[in-house]
Amino acid sequence: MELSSTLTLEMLGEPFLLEKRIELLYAIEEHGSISKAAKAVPMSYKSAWEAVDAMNNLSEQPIVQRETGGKNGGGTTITPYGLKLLETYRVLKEEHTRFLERLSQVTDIESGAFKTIGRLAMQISARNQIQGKVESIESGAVNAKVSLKLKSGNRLVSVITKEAVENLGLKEGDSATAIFKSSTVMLAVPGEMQLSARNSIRGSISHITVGEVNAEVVVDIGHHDVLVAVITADSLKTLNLKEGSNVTAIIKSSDIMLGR
Amino acid sequence: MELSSTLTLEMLGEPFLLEKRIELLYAIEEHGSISKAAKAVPMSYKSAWEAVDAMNNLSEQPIVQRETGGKNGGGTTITPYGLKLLETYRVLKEEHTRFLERLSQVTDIESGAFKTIGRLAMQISARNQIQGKVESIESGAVNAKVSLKLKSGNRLVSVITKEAVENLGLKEGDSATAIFKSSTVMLAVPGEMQLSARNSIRGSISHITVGEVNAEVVVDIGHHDVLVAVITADSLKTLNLKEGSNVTAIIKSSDIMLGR
DNA sequence: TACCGTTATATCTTAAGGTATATAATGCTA
DNA sequence: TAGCATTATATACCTTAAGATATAACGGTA
Repeated sequence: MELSSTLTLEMLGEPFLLEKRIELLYAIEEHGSISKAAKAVPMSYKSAWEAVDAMNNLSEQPIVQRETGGKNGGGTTITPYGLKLLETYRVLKEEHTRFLERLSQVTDIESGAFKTIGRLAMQISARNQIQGKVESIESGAVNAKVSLKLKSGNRLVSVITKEAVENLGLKEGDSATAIFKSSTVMLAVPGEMQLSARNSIRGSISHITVGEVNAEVVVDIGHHDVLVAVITADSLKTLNLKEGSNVTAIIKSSDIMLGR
Repeated sequence: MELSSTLTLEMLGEPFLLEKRIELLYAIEEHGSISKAAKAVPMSYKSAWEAVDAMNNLSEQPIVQRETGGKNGGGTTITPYGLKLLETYRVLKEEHTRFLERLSQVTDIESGAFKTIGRLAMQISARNQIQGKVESIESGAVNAKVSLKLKSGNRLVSVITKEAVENLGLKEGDSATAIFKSSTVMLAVPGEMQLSARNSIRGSISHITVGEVNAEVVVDIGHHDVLVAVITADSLKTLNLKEGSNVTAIIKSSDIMLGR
């Protein structure tokens, strides 16, 4: 038994962007004409034309621009607004697909019971959510040490219970997300003493927001990976941190949760 | 612009359980006959019958039992297996609906950009995920103190950054989930000294799993809410904890993340 | 055996969608 | 400027699938 689902954007209760229409729009973008696009999808010219017409009528701004006659007899192009909508749909669809995959993995479809605790669709308050690939898993008696390789090349080691690893079904090579609160990130300037904490990642400060007591420091660790640390305003002074400074971010491995 | 989506279970590539059919099945359960159910939904008798037939043919075990002729002219009842499937669908549907709500909340539909960091569909390694209602939010300069009232009546206070509160769009009265690692839960026996930690919840131990170094203790705090703590096997002995013992679970408010 | 309420099946109706083809628009070319 | 080429636009007709309605089959009851 398998799960399947469609995703459609509605406008005033009318279906507006659905799977088939998206396909059509992409084909129009590629071929520059409704008739060619209809052939490519494939669908009848009539339905293609009606779909395009319906979309243009429902939308505030036109999605496609149609020209009849002219150089090559005319043609149809997608407006920038239309392209933006396509991108929106793509993003939503991707997230939706991910959700369905996860949902069917997590559900025992015969009984309807969730194999996992907790909800699936959740936003989490933690500012630091960094994706990586599972490099190794060392299982102890109760805990497991999971090493995550980030796309920036850095490694993050997380210690979670063995049971959690099983619950998530984590294997080497899987992609997973390291999750930790910004208040668990400590900052040090290079050249200081060694710490017992396993995770120390070098980067440069890209932004600092100073409050009365605490300061929020954004550390760029390369390849668009970013860490956020909240430290006391005092420490900020003591360490003499400024935007552009090189720092080492330190996170205790037991402070890192994993998600997938 | 609105998001909408259907959820259908497929069997061998064929649509098997879809929205309409689920409705029909519930109506059959209520009325005990296909014809009455068809009227109630409403749909034509033919499509109702065909739907039932298709489902029975696709399924390994029959979903409905049909009797023609007899006492009241016959009738149709749903088998226990069918009822289980209905329950499965209900659970999946609920999760799916939640996801869509969250997705449309979180997406700026004009630009397709996510207003939030991180994925939406994620399982998290943390064993402790407890739902509650936001009772109060006290915003400081950088951090915010969010008080969550659990259905067991207990309160959990979480300290997260003000920005995270805004990101989640948390307001008083919202339901939210407290998330924390089992290793951040400390246990104490009643009558000990006061601690600075804001969160202390009384409960009784419902299960203990002892490892070589660590032990996992499951604490029932009432109303089906459960906490999991991982403590050292030594502490277990020192505190003389057994199944059934009354304990106080202590969690630092800064160790609690929030999700919604 | 006549009757009843139901499942099961057959026949008819309707609406949606597809195919095909005609028409309109426009720049290009001779 | 008169076709010409090419595409959008519109319409007529056909096909098919879904839906509605009518009818048969069934098995118990009175």
